[in-house]
Amino acid sequence: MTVVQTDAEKPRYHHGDLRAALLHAAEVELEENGIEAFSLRKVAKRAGVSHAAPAHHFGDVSGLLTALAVVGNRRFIACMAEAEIDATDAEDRLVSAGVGYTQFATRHHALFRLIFASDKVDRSNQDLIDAGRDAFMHMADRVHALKGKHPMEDSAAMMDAMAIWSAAHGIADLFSSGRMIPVQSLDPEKQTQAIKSLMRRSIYADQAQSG
Amino acid sequence: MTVVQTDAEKPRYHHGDLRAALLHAAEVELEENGIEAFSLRKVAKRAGVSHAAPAHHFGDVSGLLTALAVVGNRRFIACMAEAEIDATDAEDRLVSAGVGYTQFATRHHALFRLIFASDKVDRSNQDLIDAGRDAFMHMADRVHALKGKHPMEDSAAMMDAMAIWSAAHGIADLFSSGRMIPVQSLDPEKQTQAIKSLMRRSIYADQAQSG
DNA sequence: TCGCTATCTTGTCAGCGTCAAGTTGTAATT
DNA sequence: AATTACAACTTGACGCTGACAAGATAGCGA
Repeated sequence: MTVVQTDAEKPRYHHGDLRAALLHAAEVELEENGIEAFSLRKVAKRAGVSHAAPAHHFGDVSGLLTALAVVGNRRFIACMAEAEIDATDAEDRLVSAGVGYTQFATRHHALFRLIFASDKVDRSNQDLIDAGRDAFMHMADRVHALKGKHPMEDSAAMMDAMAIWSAAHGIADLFSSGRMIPVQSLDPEKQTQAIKSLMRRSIYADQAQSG
Repeated sequence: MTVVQTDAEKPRYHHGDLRAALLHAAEVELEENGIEAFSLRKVAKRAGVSHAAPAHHFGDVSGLLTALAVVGNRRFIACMAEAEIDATDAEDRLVSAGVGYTQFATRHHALFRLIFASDKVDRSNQDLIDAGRDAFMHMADRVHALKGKHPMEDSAAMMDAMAIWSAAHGIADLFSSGRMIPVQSLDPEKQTQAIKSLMRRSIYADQAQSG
């Protein structure tokens, strides 16, 4: 007969699910301290294990951060999807994806930088490559729905996707690092409208272009 | 009567222009090792001084990197200006500025990340704020020349500037981190054409927009 | 010529990532 | 039920890091 007890009750030599606990602790540490003050030992301390425990599950700091970037990418996609739920048509869905892109960059800024601008993650990791492609595919599918052609099958649609992705990424990066002052000085409601307006430009830009 | 001798001939206790030498060494270190492997002690060793010498001129690592970000911003502006020299009209000048933006991000990737995505620089530093504004003003002036209204004096022109800046920044960031595969698989000549095409979209996007 | 002070060195500290070796728990085998 | 093998985790050590304190040096004004 076993006694019911939560995992956190008494520290055990074998944690049970240390890998997940370390990933969670790492994410909290990342959000609190930023990527450049990130430390394996602080993560271990937060998870209540010895300083060398993470090595067993992730090898080194790059392994942990790479794994975190993979789950971060999933959260990123979910953030775009959540922003789209009230969208009424294909255009609105793509515009809202850009808003979600920016929201993720702003609310999870360290994670955003980890995914897009950190040397500490292993870019050759297959899981990370797949996760990054999933994120791109999310936008590509929205472009497909709007333009009728899928970027992966039509080069013009791919250029559309590149333009829209670049715009969304630029907006997200500049906004989340506090550089888009003329927009960020507006009240929240108008900020979203401004971001949507910027996104719409990138979507229909091909119609205005001469060559 | 003083004897002519180069600075590098014999090591002296007082360097003469250690501040500049450290900045140069820091830039080389940054380009070689990336921002996250950057080390004050390696910079000092490269400049041929003791490990604590940089502290006197820059305080701490943040001080050195902030100063480096300031000179990097000047180089950034110069890179845009250089890309514009063959431009024939206002449109071409703005498009070429975007190309220069991307070239800087690609050729000086660590410096680009230092300027736009590093926690290690002091964002409240006035010199850095001024340098960042100079870089924005460079693009804003090009927008003024093309649209007839200056972003700082006209809110519609400011939205134009935001859209164009976001596009340029997004292109530069994605391209320089190797993420814009459909473009980067082209030969160099066509890469530039593709970037110009993406830039032109952002410039004339306002004409296509409904609301 | 004599200090004064900015400049640079040396020494030290705690924190860091990583490796090696030891300890503990678990599960499979007999 | 005892043994064995292995996975999970700890402990200790190493060199490297940024920062600080204290000492050495040199240029410069009085």
